[in-house]
Amino acid sequence: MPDNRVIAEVLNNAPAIAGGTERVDHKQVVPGRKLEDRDNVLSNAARLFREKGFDKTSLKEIAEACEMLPGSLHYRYSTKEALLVELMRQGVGQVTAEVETARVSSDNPVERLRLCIDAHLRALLVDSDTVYVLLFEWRALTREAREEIIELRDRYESLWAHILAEMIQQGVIRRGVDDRLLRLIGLGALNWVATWFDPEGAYTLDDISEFIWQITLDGVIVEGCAG
Amino acid sequence: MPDNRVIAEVLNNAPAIAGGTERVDHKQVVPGRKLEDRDNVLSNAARLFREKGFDKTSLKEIAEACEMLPGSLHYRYSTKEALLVELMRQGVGQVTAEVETARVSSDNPVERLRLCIDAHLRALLVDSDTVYVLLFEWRALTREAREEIIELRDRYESLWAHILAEMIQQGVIRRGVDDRLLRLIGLGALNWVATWFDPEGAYTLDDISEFIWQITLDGVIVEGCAG
DNA sequence: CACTCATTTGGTTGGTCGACCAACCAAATA
DNA sequence: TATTTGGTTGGTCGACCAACCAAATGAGTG
Repeated sequence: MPDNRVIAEVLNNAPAIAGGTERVDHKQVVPGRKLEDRDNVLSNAARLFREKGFDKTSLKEIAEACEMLPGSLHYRYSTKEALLVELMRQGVGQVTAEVETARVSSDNPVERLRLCIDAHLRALLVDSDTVYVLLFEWRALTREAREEIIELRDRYESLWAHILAEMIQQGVIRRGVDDRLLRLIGLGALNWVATWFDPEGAYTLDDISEFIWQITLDGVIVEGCAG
Repeated sequence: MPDNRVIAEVLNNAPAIAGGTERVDHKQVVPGRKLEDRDNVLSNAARLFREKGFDKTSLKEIAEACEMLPGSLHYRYSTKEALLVELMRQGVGQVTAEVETARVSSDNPVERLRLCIDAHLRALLVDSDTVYVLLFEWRALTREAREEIIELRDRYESLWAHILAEMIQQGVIRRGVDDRLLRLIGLGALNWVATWFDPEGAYTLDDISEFIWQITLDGVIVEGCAG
């Protein structure tokens, strides 16, 4: 993340604030800071939306967090919803990128599934707040915007559908397992983790990932105990 | 179904007077009709909260749905939040009652787990909208009210902790399975179903219940394929 | 019939928020 | 030096809503 900021800085030819040759202090220094701010606005908004919810977060608060005035925010995102939509686009992009990367990083179908589960969890729990907002604030969208985001989400889920279909074809998934239900239930189990996960808590991301993987392999009931 | 409602009512009885100026307790004055009206307000509110979200639903709309004026609503629930809290109390009561009933209806620990999974799903998917609102609108609560609801939710989850602990003790759950993680992940998988379930859709409640049960028994990966 | 108290009515009030804009400015460009 | 571009400022405006209340209603009781 800090790397990105440096890159953005370079791309903008932004003058480094070093040395004493520049006029010191006071706000409106660093004028050409486009890209950095764009990221900054979205991540600040994501954090606030996650903490307080979309409706309970005012544009004024977001602007304050970004150290700008409400009017400046309006210049960039004409409506509050446009800001949310952009946020969600970024969220889908992030999780898609993580899982896609995981998918192509192994030839073994079983290993691949494990990596993808891990990737989804990572995007959801450590990457940022955008994926969380994507999952839990879709109701704030109007019908139109919602359809766009659902389209993007469906594209992401079709990535999973692909992964699972391949495993079924190769016979590594138990016969008779409905792939669509598996996708829905599986992603559900993963997504819900975001509601209780605590980075400082008793379970690390790897603990959770490993636990889910054990269930995927063997379930939880001792053989021969089935009623 | 009506039986469960009575049980829920009983379970909720304890903290009813906590508010002091609380007007929700109408004693036995005209017992039949008052309760009916009260349910009516809560179920209408639950439906609207589920459809549009808490923040986007105005008291005027709720009043209209109940065929009364906003002032009348205010007489019953002094604040919008008080209405939501009452709703959530009822939601916890419902799901607790369903699962408790399922728990005591079988002696076989494995069969019992299956019944409880089914009960949780039923409360979540068919009983009403209150459980859905309970799960997805807790952020609308202020700190104080949230703590009360979390306390109730914890009591419900301890019911599950009991069920699972017993199974572990009896050795029907695979050794080494962390019971707390199992509860969190398991309930998560169940809860998320509420986000996509469609009563008119391809999968019935029984389909879903059965599917989850199969995974619980055996996982999804064919034996010997583990990477 | 009169009394009373729970409940409803219909409307006000104070406050917040999203959207919008005209003036402004600093750097880039020509 | 003159003009354009990209972005900020600070404030206004209309809409809406939760909370509140004084007066009216009406059902049960003595």
